[in-house]
Amino acid sequence: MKKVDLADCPVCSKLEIDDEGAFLDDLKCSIKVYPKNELIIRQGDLCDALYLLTNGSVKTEMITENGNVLGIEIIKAPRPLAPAFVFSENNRLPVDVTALEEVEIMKIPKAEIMRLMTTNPDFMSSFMTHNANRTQFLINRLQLLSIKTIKGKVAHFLLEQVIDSKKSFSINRNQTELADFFGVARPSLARSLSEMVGDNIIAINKKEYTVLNSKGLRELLV
Amino acid sequence: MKKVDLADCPVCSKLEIDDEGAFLDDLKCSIKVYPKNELIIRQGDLCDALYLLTNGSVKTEMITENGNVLGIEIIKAPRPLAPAFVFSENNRLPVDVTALEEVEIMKIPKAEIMRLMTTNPDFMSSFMTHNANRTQFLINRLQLLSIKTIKGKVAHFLLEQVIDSKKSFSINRNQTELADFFGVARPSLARSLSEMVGDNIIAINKKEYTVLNSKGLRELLV
DNA sequence: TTCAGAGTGTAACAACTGTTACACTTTTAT
DNA sequence: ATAAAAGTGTAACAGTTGTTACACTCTGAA
Repeated sequence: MKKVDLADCPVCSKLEIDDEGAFLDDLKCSIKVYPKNELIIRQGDLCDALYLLTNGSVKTEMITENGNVLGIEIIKAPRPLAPAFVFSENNRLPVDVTALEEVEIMKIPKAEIMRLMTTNPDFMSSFMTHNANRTQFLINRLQLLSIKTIKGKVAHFLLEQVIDSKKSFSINRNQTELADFFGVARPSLARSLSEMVGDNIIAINKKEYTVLNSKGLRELLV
Repeated sequence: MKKVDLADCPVCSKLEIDDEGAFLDDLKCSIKVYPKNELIIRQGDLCDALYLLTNGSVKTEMITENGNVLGIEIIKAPRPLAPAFVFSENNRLPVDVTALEEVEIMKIPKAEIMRLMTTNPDFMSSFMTHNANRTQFLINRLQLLSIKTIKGKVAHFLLEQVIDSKKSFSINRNQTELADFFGVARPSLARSLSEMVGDNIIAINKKEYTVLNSKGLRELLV
């Protein structure tokens, strides 16, 4: 497991940690390691601390009432997990968190977070910004789910990945996970994808996706 | 327009305002009144301040890329509007906000919010809690949208309204707005509703909904 | 009161998606 | 290297939803 620098963490970067060891001692936090595929957090668990993913990567997903799985996101260290819920009134986590590889998680008590927030305005500010970005992410997720056709969802998703006109990129989800992410059935997604390939709108090679006809893609949104 | 007490506001209640007039002067905020049906905030507008709904009620909705409307929520004063986005990196508001009646909105500059956050831990705490609750709301919205059948969505929604075994309640949305809320077409929703009424699972009288067979409702979730 | 507009019920049809099933390929673990 | 597991492509069919269209009811304003 490679060492991750806390300075890269969106909420911890402003902590100006001179001596990370001393800081961590001071913080009264605990660190725990989970093996690959372990269920780290269960939907409904109480959230009385901030979970900081310090090493590895995890996926979060919701189990809906009808038993279906809705993939939410894939998180890479260093980043906090569901930071907003430390402060919620019903502080139960709404998602399952599963280790995608061996991961290390730091648990910081709520009281410590409160202390950091009040004593360190920079920490507070970046914590707020991070939460705001998470909200934006959820809104975007909402928008994706509200698109009614599968091809529309795929188009929305792929167009989002096109950065600086780079038409090729790799998606770190297999087809089953992608179907969960879109909230659709796997064979239905496969059908839509293969039709889009047949229409020369996109090309797929394993997890490498290429946009061949972005005008055509955009038309699928309508 | 009836007077609303800021003490009822989820984020302002902890401000311990002795003299509201003096407090507001001090806060360097501005107040604006909008007539019924006015579009107060446009999707994509920059958000450089905290908008506080001090009187009246508004609805928020997203216009999706395919031109469809996705209803998000109905907000009654006093409550902040999209508080999270003041701190986001891309601080553009993702929703349209429309006045449902004559409303009064207080605009508090970001700098003032920062000042309140750092000087008033109680304010900060309730601000955080409120944001967390909003996140929970969005997650719930996500869950609703991920349900694949319309009857399932209706069941989820109605079962949520059953509080303390009260099987009757009124929904403050008409059928068109409800369809937008679920992200489905209006005639499709009407069909599903009328089938559920025909099966004696629910009864509808104008905006008054009654759950007749909650076991049957729950089965629609599966 | 009356009329215009908004909201609702419903139908027929097309389009899309889910389900189930199975063969095939790729990856992973031993 | 090999078997087991995971992932993918595809087909047929049923089921659900969207679209469009129109008649009807209700509401609020003049």
